[in-house]
Amino acid sequence: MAASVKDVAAVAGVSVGTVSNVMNRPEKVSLAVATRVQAAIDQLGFVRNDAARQLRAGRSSTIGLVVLDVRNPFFTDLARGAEDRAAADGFSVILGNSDEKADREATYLDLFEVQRMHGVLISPFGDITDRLRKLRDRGIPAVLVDRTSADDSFSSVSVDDIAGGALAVGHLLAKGRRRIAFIGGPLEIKQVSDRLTGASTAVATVPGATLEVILTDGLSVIAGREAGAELVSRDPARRPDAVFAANDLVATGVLQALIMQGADVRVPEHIALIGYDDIDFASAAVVPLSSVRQPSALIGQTAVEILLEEAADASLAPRQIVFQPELVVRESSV
Amino acid sequence: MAASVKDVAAVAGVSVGTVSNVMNRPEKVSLAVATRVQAAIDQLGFVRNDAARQLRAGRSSTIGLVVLDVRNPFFTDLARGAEDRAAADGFSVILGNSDEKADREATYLDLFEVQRMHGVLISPFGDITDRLRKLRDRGIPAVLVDRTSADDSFSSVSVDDIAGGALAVGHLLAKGRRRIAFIGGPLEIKQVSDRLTGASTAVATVPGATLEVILTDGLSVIAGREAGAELVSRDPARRPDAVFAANDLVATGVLQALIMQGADVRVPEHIALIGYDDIDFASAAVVPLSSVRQPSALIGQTAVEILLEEAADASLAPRQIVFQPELVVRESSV
DNA sequence: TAGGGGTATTGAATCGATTTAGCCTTCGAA
DNA sequence: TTCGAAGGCTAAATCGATTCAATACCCCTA
Repeated sequence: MAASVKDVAAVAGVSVGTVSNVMNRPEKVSLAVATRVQAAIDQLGFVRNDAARQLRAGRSSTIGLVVLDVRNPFFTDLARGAEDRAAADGFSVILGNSDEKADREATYLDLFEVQRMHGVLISPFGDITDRLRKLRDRGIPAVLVDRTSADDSFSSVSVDDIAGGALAVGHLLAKGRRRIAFIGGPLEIKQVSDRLTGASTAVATVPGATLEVILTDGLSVIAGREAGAELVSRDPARRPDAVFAANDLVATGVLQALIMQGADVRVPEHIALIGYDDIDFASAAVVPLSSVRQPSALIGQTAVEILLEEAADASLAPRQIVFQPELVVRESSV
Repeated sequence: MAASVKDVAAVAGVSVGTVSNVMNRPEKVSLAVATRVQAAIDQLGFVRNDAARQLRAGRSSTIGLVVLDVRNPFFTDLARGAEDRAAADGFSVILGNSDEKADREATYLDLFEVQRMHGVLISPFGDITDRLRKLRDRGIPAVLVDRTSADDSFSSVSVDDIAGGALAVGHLLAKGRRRIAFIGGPLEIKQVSDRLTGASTAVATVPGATLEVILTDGLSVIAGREAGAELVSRDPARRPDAVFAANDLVATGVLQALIMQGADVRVPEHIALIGYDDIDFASAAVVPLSSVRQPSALIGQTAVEILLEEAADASLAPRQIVFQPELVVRESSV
């Protein structure tokens, strides 16, 4: 049905090898022949069959990316960075959403294995180094994103959440705040505990500054609103003068509670507020929300770069890249 | 490097054809041989090379899905529905995000074409029926999702936005509201104009009910807040008693403006509010937001079903499936 | 004019799984 | 005992692009 190189070769009056050369090594072909072949390609509407190409090449020119949550702008920006970097070298990226489910993650890795992907980028859920090792044995390298490898056996590109926590709280302290509250949880999430660790170290550098930890059982708007409502219900003297929320969803909930009709708390006058992740909603909140932004696209680009190098030379030693987050100051903490 | 059927056959002491039969038509193989082959597969860690399989089969067993915005829960839910339905028949779905950009959309379609996808699901940006026709000529069927085909030359699965608008406003009217305001825009977006059309027809059925149209230049929180602020600034007698926002982002903005500190408007007592799409934030708003939900997963499932049928029989006539949206009543419109 | 050094092109082998035609056994029926 | 059928398996062809050794051709020089 569809035209193949053989058909193109017949129409152009050349051999199939030449058709292939026109497409892949044009410098080896005379101009006259190249134009003749190109004309045949256009005339027949020839489109390469990637399965055949891949079979011969031994592996795909596609990179698989598995993220924990496609709805999260952090990951979509990361994906965009990865796609752009990959496209520059003629590679495609296909996106899988594990949705923090082990079986979905496994399904994607299986798919990537039968497809003989050029490599895999993954923000892992749970411990999958054994699985990734199997992939690597088959010649498919893997790079972790947004998380470091437990034993450094794989390259990773992540962000320093401890520094991010310190950055956020350092900013609040610099604005003169002294009674800081950290709202978030559970601490089993490494990102959360790292951010708290950073917050603690920042507070420790300023004499007289205190850090109150208000744990939530998740990182949702509702959880934030409950914590915020508790603050509102307190004697004003016992309220913190600044809140560092573990992410922007929690911060949004806190903000809702603080400025709801009837609450006599003003942001940032009475309580300064800063979140984490810089999601779209952060700037669209009633009081635009300060936040900590991660260089998502850069993470994706860098991860692809490392992946391509490892795909080209399997003997390279794993590298751990850690980027620094960036402070985004808006009205909520001025 | 990696084991192939040939290696498996050698270890099991059978021919390659038998190995293939064990995997694909186990009923044609004796139990003794099947177990021996399976043992060899396990021992060698054999994993099928999909490129070879695909080359032979003539097409992939993967379905491509291109959506306008992966961050939008509507599309991720749709994707989930599509994946589940496809998996039931042994197909995989790979997800592309066009982000409402024609070049990204085209890139994905090119990729799907060289990969000889089994079929394509797409929420199109702009008019791409010619491009899809080319794909179909190559044996790759396409089904439109969330949008109907201009000339009915392709199957489509969508939601009745006119009915959705009527549903939302009908609900407000049933609650006794009479001065309805529609907030949203631009009307060039078909979904927006359809929802407005539905709203108008609903209002027309109730004597004395009026519909005020407040156009915005986009469907963002900010746009909603500006429109909401304008309502707050009005003489209370001139305010509507209910607002139908074109989507939940706009509704969220309106809500922010109405209940901000200092505003003397209560929701839903003074102004009832309903949005559209039922995004996560809708239920997490300060006042949980009523909304109109689309059967996203069902759309994805149905689209895959139609696609598989068309892939099996290219002569099938295109079908247009239209689902009805569903009302989700929360506090904002009680 | 023969030989040498390029360059352009060809044609066959190759990748790995599937499929089909056909071979060999076995078993039941005539 | 023989024939036929059915079941179980093998061997070879096939899909389409790439690659590489071999060939053809051209131009220049000795």
